Amino acid sequence: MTASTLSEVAKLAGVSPATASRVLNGSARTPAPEIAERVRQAADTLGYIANAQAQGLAKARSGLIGLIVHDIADPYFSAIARGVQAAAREQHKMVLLATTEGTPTDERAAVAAFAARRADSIVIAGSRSTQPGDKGGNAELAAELDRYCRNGGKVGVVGHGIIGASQTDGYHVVSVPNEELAAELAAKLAAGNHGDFVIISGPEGRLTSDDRIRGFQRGLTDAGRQQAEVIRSGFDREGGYEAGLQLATRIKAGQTAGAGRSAGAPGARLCIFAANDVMAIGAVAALRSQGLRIPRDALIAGFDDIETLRDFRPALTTVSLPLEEIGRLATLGSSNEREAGEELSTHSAVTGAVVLRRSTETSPSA
Amino acid sequence: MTASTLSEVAKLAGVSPATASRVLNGSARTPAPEIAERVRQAADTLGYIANAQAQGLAKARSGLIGLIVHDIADPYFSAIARGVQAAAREQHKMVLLATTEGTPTDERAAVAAFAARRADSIVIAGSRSTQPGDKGGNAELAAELDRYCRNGGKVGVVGHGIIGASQTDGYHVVSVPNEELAAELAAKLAAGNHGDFVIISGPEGRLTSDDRIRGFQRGLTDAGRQQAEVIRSGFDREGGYEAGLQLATRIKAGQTAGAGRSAGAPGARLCIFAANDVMAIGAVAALRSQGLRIPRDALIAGFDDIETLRDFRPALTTVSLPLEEIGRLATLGSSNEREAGEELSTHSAVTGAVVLRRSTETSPSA
DNA sequence: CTGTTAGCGCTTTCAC
DNA sequence: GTGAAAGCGCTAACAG
Repeated sequence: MTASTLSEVAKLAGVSPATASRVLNGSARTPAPEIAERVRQAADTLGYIANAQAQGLAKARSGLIGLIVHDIADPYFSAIARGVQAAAREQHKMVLLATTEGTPTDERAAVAAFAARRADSIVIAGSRSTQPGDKGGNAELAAELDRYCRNGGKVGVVGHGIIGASQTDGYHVVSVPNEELAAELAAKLAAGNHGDFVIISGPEGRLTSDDRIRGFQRGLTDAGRQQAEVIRSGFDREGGYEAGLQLATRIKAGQTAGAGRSAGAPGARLCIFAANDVMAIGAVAALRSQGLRIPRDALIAGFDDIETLRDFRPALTTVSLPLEEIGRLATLGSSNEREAGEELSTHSAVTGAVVLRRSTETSPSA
Repeated sequence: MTASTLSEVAKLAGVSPATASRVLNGSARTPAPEIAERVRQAADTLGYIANAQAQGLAKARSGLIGLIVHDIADPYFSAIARGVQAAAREQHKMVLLATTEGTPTDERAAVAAFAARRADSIVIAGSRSTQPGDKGGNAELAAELDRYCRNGGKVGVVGHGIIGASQTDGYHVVSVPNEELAAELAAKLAAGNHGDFVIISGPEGRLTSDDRIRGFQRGLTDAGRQQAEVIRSGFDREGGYEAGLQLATRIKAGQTAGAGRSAGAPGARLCIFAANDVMAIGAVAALRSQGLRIPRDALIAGFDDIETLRDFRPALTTVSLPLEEIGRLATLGSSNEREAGEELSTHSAVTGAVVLRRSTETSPSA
């Protein structure tokens, strides 16, 4: 038993498939009301559901939006995904999901798959990487995306433009002021505490991570402070944990070796900047496992302001980003549902805000 | 400029479209190696990408798996989504995402949309509801799903079977022993503490929530304890927060009115069972906002063991569920990629485990 | 092993 | 306003 087709509906209603099509799916010409009703009735009794594949083939559009993330279970990406989903819904489109773990090769494959499905647009979240090993992959990704755009596709990118994209046409990038915000965070942190800073971040080449590092360092410099040491590990909870373990031994050594453990003396604590919230949480867990406490023994700040983590204690100082909005903008910006004449914008920007919380408080208590 | 087609490739290679199709996309018959190479070459220089819509139309299969969740940003669902995604990937399929906020009407629409796209299978996560207002919606959802199955679709359901499904054919349900696990949790909690129990849960009719309540109450009864009062609110963080606020005033009243505030006396504390982890987190936040501390002033347990929440302090007693695996099973179970003869299984089961952590510890400290 | 011939289900000029 | 016909890009018999 197979689903009923348009012609079956047409036959039942005693009209031509063309007419049936016109009433069931939007068209410039609207058939006579009386005919229309008859068709609708027929469609209803047959339980007709249009075959989107056939429609897509005929119209050369699919109503699909492809979304590429590293990991859908990562709260950063799932928040963006929610925004994309919401925007897609408004446009009566559906979202196709691909996860890539951040490897350019997989991203290229995802783009190709979306192109094969004739996705109307592609949203690519998650920073691209410039690690040496990814060079070839990045080039291929860029080539694939360029080709997709040349064939009429639109792509929305969050964070950075595509490395090596040979054109700007078809791209819409939602830029996130990672660097500026990180600088601002550094400034505020420097104002409130006298200890050293250390940065724990993702691997070198991870653009988002690198931007945040750069901004933070700049903020430090502007505040007349020394550059922070950078510890590289994974850009996720595990990476934060590992880095946290390293720091724990160091902190403990410093506490016993230094000017005596002055638990009450404010200002002497190490301040850790984790390049994102999940890393920060991992680091806190590691420190805690070594008997260290925040903010008593060290201060820590993250980035992103992940919603699920807001109830975490000590409350995490971080930079709040409108993740859902970012997803929306990337989707809307890469939509071809524009008014005629209205040019497809090539950029949109969001802004974030530094939020100081307990995890970087230097006063004894709240 | 439009993407190149199979016949263009064929022409360039000097063969028929049929042959080109055979080499480019799998087929039983394999053309001569020499010809094959020529075709591949042509495809390559043209940058040919098969049109999946056309393939789908011709083959009557789309290579798409539809996934329905309440909210992709909810960690419970995103964990399941990751499993679905992983399974889809293994089968070289893509996942189509739909979010519904749990309303049967939206779910019905999502199923119809998936059917229109000729999704090979649909995975529906998130408990259905039996609330009176949803009755009509549920019936329509069931009808839509039944129709989808009749047309050859497979559906994987996590948790419960579809309410009102008129057939079992095509459905695969991954059952989660919510009731049993909740009972087990209650038993363990009852063994370790003498205070009263209270349950905070989602609205009546939310199947998953109701199962957990029922199980918990049974566990209490089996342990010779009184039934717990049930406070209904949203099945999310906000719901937990609201319920927590209510409880806070009650707890504080009890502390001053009762046998004096015996902060150190174990066993007298109220034990809260939140029907899921996010609710529990919300409740903890509410209690904290009222100056109450866990486990000093009250004990609390959740359900799900959400990964992102594992670093939360006090560590949350909960029931660990293999969310990702659940997503996998629902996907695989509803896959039609089975060996011939191998029957499509109609059920699969997962198991969880009670994990006791700090949030329900009655001893003064760890 | 390869090419020819029909569609898959729908949209869309183009006549009527 | 409505129908007829062609075609979107590909696959699947069926012949050769």
